[in-house]
Formats: sequence, structure tokens, C-alpha cells
Amino acid sequence: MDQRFPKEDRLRTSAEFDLVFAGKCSVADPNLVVYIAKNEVTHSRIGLVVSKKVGNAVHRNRWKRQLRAIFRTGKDRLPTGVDLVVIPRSRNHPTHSDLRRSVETLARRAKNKLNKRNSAEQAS
RNA sequence: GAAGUGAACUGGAUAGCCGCCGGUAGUUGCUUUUUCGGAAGCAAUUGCGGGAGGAAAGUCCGGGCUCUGUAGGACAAGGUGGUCGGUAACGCCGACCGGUCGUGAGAUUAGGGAAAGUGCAACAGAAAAUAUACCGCCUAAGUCCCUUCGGGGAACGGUAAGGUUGAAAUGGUGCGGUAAGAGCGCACCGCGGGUAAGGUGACUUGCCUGGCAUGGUAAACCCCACCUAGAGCAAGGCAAACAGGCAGGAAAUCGGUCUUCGGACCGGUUGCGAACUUGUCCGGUUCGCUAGUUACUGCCGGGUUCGCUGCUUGAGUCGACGAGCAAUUUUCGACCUAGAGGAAUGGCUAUCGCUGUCGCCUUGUGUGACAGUACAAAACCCGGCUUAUAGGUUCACUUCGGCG
RNA sequence: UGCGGGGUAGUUUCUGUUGGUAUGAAAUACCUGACUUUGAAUCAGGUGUCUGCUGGUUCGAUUCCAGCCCCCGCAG
Repeated sequence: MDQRFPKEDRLRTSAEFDLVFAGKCSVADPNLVVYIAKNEVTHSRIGLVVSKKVGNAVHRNRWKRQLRAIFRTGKDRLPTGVDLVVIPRSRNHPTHSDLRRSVETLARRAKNKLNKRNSAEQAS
């Protein structure tokens, strides 16, 4: 399995982030908020937003590294062809396995929500 | 052995799987160029090697670097404040001096000037800066009254020892002295002045002398000495692209040349206006001056979707000898040690180490279980300061107790 | 990353003190009373702040001076 994580897999510019937020399609659990939007490339991309409320620079960097590692090693269990923006909510760190389960569940729910919304728009 | 003081250092280790960011060597692909040998750039991939801190933090000081500005001077504004040294520089560091604290090792200290001037001190208290006289003490001398002739009383007065208030009351303690007292006199201490010695100096030590005279506050205004342009890598440069709107102003005269006699041009003098001189003024520089723009200046906006560079070899790190009490530094040698950009330097697993608690007996620094293993992550780069920090290591010194 | 501004009633905001013991006020909150059958609204009266924290200077600090903490804004 390809577990690499090149720059093409990341959201990098302000415009890309704004596009995802403009879709207004999000799901959440106590740990994370996930925004989702369909993209123009074949693979999925991820962007991270970690606010200062989560902790100091050391804790913020740890959040980002863990979330990137989960995306990198679990790409086959995540939906394809979408942009994800993941936002941590709480100050305390969950364990790695809890975080992995949380990300995969939320990504699946978000994909279902996006499909339902798209079919509703086509019907109307 | 116990308690403490001051410095310096350290800031977990190993293995496996999977990744990230630079560098370098090769391979492959694409593009550009070509003197057809190649060269350059980009991307992918393989190998090798590198990849957070002592505070990277706070952004409190000082510099480098970059742009803007700059003939010069004065003022203003801000900062620093024992002395000598160190340094590129500092508000930093070292040594020393004075004050305060500690039995001591040591710690700490914005520590110039209050006889240059001004201001301030609520309440309380008699009195708060020219001292004053509330309660007191005295009534000796001179005046008046009474008198049993011993003395008693009164006013005028003397006094600052004692009391009260306050943060602070015009040297302190003791003896003498006196009507009572007082530096009124004396001794010691403190203070002022002079002088000698030591020290580069802050200052220290001694001697003589003055009877004491000018209390606090300058992190109040101020005075003195010294220092200081402004902005900041989102600085700036290259390439590409774009080049729009609004606003701002002022003359007289002299000489010469030409003339279609209306004027035009050239040069000078005195002025005027605009802009700059990044606080103000003097002074200076540039441009323009009868007419309309241009030059010039100011303000506002649009686009650039974020390319390359600046970007890491530097007051660099380590070591040796020498100078210096030290901070630091001469010389020599060796070394190259992160350069990201929605932001890398890691994710997971296992084992070990360290610390604490509890258990077990084979009382060993043994073994097992559980818990903990800090603070905090480069953003142009250095020198400091300040603040945060689990645990561990080393050295020097002090006090107390025991033994010899 | 760099630069700048601020912190006083339970909450939001203004004002005062050349350093003398926090003056006055608005909105909201709370309490009491009036009006009402009751409540809301309205009216009247009342309650409450020792100044973000820690030191220093001073007789005395909200004010002056340091060091921290928190909040907010700006930039091509």
C-alpha cells in the first residue's frame, strides 16, 4: 500500500481552504470537526486547522503530526476524490487508536452527507 | 555526619516497520538551448550523509544587515547614573568601594547632586522648615504688692531636660554645671572643615580643628556628566504584470541680440512660490516664475494569488600555549554544525534506563507490580537580560556536632 | 513573525485624583416598597468596586518605576 504523503495530498493555499468551508458540509464528535467538499483531482487531500485554544506550539504540532500519520497510513479506508479539513476541538489528547477510529467514522459520515446533499440538489 | 552557600554541566537510550524537509552522487522522463560533443532547468526514483533549545519562549535592551534620509549648528524629546575595566555595543558582564541582611560561606543594592532654584507633606499635633511655646520646669538678678523680716505672691520674663502627636520634631550617651536648663563646658560616638599617607579611582586610615550651622523627597520639576537619525526580512533586490484617479502654485527690474515694432531669446540682480531637509528653528539644496502643461510633490485606488532571492561561513564552534584576580583576549591548529514556508526535524510498537509507592524473601542497591519521566519547539542572524523547567552529575567553600 | 493598544462596581461604559487613603454618573443585575387579583412593564428607594498579579521608590501608590499574566488590533 502507498503510505507516502507528498505535497499534492495537502491543502496549501487560502483559496483551497475557503472552497471547503464554503461548502458548509461538516460533521463532528467531541474530539474533532471535519469539513468535506468534492475536489477536481482523483485523490483525496487533507488540511488541518489547529487553533491556539488547543495548546502551545508543542501540543499543536503533536496534533498535526498524529492526524497526518492517520491520513497517510489509512488512505484506503478513507473516501477518495474529496478535500477534508480536520479541526481539533478539545485541549486533552485522545489516544492514537481512539483518534484513528474517530477520523475514519467521521470521514465516512461526511461522505454520506455529501452524497445525500448532491442527490437532493440534482432532484430539485 | 547533619544543615547550608556559590558555581559549572546534563536535559533519556536501543531496535523494527512506515513517513517528512534540505544537501550530494547516479538513473529515467520532459522542456529549453546547441559549436551536435553536450549544457541548463524541472519532476520521479535509488544510494550516502544531515535535520530544534537551554531557554528555540517573552520581545525587555544592544548590535549586524537592508532601505529611507543626511553640508552644518542650536534647541527640544528620550535614555543611562558608585569606581575601574571587558566588549562590536548595551540598561549586559567582571573586579573593587560604600550601604543593608546573615554566626558564616555569601546575598542584595536605579548607589551622581537637596548651601542653583521651585514644589510637596492629608489626618494628628503646641509646633512640619523663617521653628515654636500647649502641658510643664524655674522665678536667681531687676520691678510691684504683702510681711511675723525667715520669706510668700504677681506680672514682665528665662528654658527646651521631661510629656503628648506623627513616617519625620533642629545631633546621641554620660559627667559637670545651673534658679531651672541648654554644646554652656568636658569625654566618647556621629557630623562639617582642613591636612597627611595609601590607592589609577570610588574610597580608606590617621592627625588637627569647629561646638553643630543647611531634616526628608530628584522611580516630583530640575541641575550635572555621558549616550541616541527613522523604519524594519511582511526590510530590500530580481523577473513578470500593470501602469489609473484626485489635489497642490507663484514677478518685478537692468543690460545685450534679433525684429514683421506686437514682441521673442540670452544673461544678471532682487524677490516670490512649491517641495525636501522624517520633532522645531536657523541655515542649506532642488525646481519653477505671467502661463499652460510639464518637471516636482502629496493622497487614494487597482493588479500582482502569492515565483526566485535575501537564507545561512559567522563579532562562528572546539582545543592548546600565553596575558589578566576575573569578565575577556593575542597567536596557532582543527572543524562546518537545520534552513522550513497551511510551515519539515516525526507516527506506531517493543525493550532498557532514572525516580517514587507498595509487595516478596534468597536482606541484595535483589526482584515483581503500579505510577511518573519536566519546561518548551527555529521563522534573517548574533550578544545579553527576564521568565518556565521532572530528574541527575561534578567542584569549591561555610557553620555545628563526633572521633583522632 | 514583526509592530502597536488596553486591564477600576457581578457585567458593559464614562468621569475624578499635578501621589493624601477611590469622587460622581449611565445601562444592566440584585433587594425592598408602590401600582395590579397575580406576573411583566413602569415609578420610588437601596445594595455593591480597595483598582489584572508580584516587587520596588515614598511617611503614604489606582497614580511613579520594573518584571510577569490576560485580552484586542494592524501588516502586500
